[in-house]
Amino acid sequence: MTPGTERNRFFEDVCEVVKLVPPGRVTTYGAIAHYLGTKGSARLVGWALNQAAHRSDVPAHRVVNRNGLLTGKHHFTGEQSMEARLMAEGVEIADNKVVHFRQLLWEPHRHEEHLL
DNA sequence: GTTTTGACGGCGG
DNA sequence: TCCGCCGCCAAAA
Repeated sequence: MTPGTERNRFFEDVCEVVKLVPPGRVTTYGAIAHYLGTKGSARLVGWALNQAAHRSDVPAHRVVNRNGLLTGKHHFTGEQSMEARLMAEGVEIADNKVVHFRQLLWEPHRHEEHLL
């Protein structure tokens, strides 16, 4: 049993939040960081996702940056690119960014009351 | 042990 | 609106 190190906790928390993102919607690194209470550490979310890159149960392709850009697409080495995965869910992609990003954005903190 | 890098974001100019 | 700097924290060099 791995010791309950906080970094591991953070890693797991990020995975859990990403799992909550509905298909066809996207969220951002910053939104996740904010939801976890580590507001200024959006980079750590990227770090955690990188660790989870090979976990099929974590839809990491639904996480984009604050501009809706697919900044992490280079890390999806699988057969299906990040772009393809999003398009398969009905998310429109143009010029490496999510079309109608503002509409498709799903923010954890905005749904926490709904979840609770 | 120190320095650089990175799937980011906010703020100032 | 576009550009650059700074802060954030962990991992890799």
